[in-house]
Amino acid sequence: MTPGPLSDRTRRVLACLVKDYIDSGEPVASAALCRRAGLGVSSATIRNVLAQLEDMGYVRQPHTSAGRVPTDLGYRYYVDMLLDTRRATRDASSVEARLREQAGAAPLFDQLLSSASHVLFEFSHHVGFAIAPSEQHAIFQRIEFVPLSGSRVLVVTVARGNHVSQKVIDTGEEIPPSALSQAASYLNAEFGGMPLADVRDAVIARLEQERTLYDQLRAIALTLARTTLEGIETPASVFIDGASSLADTGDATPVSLSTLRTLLQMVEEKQRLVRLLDAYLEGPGVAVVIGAEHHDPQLRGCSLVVAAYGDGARRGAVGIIGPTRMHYSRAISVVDGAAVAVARFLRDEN
Amino acid sequence: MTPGPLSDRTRRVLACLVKDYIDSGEPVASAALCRRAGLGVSSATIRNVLAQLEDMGYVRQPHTSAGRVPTDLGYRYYVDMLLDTRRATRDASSVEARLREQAGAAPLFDQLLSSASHVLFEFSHHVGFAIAPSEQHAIFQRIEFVPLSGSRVLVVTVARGNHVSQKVIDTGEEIPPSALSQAASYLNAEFGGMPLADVRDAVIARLEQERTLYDQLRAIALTLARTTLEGIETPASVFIDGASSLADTGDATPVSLSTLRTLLQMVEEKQRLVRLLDAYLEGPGVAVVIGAEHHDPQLRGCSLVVAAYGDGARRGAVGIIGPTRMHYSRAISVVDGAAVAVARFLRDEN
DNA sequence: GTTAGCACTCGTCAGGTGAGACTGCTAGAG
DNA sequence: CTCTAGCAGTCTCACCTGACGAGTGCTAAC
Repeated sequence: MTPGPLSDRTRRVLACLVKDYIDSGEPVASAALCRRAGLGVSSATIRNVLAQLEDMGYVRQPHTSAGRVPTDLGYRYYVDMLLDTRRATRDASSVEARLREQAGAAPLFDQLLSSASHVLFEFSHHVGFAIAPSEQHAIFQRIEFVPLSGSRVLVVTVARGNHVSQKVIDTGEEIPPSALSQAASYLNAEFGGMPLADVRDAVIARLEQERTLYDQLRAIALTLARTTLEGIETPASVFIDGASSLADTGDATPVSLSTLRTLLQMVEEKQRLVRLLDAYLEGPGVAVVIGAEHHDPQLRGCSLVVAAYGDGARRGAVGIIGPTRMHYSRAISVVDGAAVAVARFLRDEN
Repeated sequence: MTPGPLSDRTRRVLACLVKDYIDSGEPVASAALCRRAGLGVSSATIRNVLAQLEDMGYVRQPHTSAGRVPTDLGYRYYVDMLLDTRRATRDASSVEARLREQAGAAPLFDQLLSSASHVLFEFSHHVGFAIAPSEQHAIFQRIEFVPLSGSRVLVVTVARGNHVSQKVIDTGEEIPPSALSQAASYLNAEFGGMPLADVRDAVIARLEQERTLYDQLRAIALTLARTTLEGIETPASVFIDGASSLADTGDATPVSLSTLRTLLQMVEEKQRLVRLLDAYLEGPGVAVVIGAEHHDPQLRGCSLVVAAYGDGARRGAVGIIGPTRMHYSRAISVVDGAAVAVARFLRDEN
């Protein structure tokens, strides 16, 4: 019951048990630990230690005469230990190399994130994802209007870091191409270099200020810009790869069918993932959410390893989702590596 | 053994059996058919009929003292029957209404297809998909160049039917924005209204013809156009929705885990789906591929209902994928409805 | 505090049994 | 010649059983 500090031996037994279980997927017996753990004590002593650990809630027995299996709390202890030791030894290099290879020399930001999710999947064999920062704080570089049929216009916005986004708006009346391109030039000259949210506010302010706009061109440009920037808070694009790993039939079903369903739904309705992460992403570095620690009861039974990249208001996230029984050590270093690589890319591009 | 024409009674028994099995998912007994089929004969007679049907390969018994289950051949017979009767009674209206509601009044082509896959999923509760026609035959309407950082340029191409596609190219040297927009104007004026493949050929021809281009602007424009149109054969965008339905735990596992994996992989590596369909899509109307009729052995155990839309060279497809035990009648009318709706949209937009 | 040894518990597996579900067959009726 | 009633046969499923083995908890001795 007492969650007090564990003795060194107890810690080592727990760590070894978790590691063994992650590798084998089968309850770990005291005899096996005795052999593997390398501290010179007999299985009987280990059994006493295990009984303690069970009292404290770190391990449990599937049934009376089975070995021990880590609980979520046990995983948590193990992971915290890892996070402490790992902090120094980042081996991001191979992840970063693969990411550069995958994404090409100078990709669009979306391509980079898509590649990141793919690389995370490749390295971890679990579902990998990458989430873009909210567009609000992106630095406006350029806008372009492409006329479509009727009164519709395709708006292409480019922000720093090759962050391209597009949107279709309906202008109500047909605007000649020449007017569109002049409007674009005006906006590019006027607002280039500002954060998108500020551009939006500035546009609205000007429209308010000068009720009657004598300059027809400026009126068109500002109105177009306002419509374009209206929905700027909402999206945050999400990239996911490796959903097929959920059906991996390695040994037994790694996650329950209902959990699988929830995850697949998340793959489709990507914004759910964003909402999920908002709750967990605070500090820097890698965060791990294990099994029952999830708020959503459907997600107990799977773990989330996630790291934020970028700074201040312009933060995104990369990570992986897999069964609670995953190779945390590898997962953590891979996710960490990916976050560092994406952050570096952002810095270099600016 | 003889696949000869079935007697009216035999047909009705088979149809009733398939329908019952699709509804219940359990082997159908002679007594149940006797009750449901409504032809005034006893279960013993039904049993004789069933023995015949089994000889001919339309049904089988999971084990000696179980009811009958349709084979793929049985489903095939049932579906062919449906296709015959259904041809007249298209009730596309509700599908089309939902599609218009979902996609909005005048969507981009991609949005339309994305909505179509979603609506197919909604109506059938199976995986819905929509595939765009190859870009080659799209009618070129407009091109626009947006400068990115360094020597990279974002190219936005608009084809008829609000078919927008984009691509990043590296020009090697930085080109000033004004030159880019002039190049775009030149290309728009010169090639508007031609099929993209023809535009590509024309561009290449001109570059060949006039080795030394005195007009700097034309040189830039043509070179940009060539690079842009290089990879025009490859893509064919694919939209898929409802993968989570694969994990539906309605009754037992509807598809095997390995089939599920194959399908999930197909969801990720979408081009596989395109290759799959190329083999089946020939005539007009709805095509159904059932279980073992698939070439890919991994896909036995699931069925594909698909219909082409559009005409001639400019054909795409919509459809659904689900377990062999699916509501074919509904599936067929829904897929048919979606194909008709998408085709109508294409026609209206042109 | 540690260890050896032993009794005990519990899940798993193979084998066996009874009930229930349907069929195939056969003999007889229409 | 077609249909039907009835019955024996066969198979699955659920349940129980006992032997086995894995692994523990406990205790007494070091």
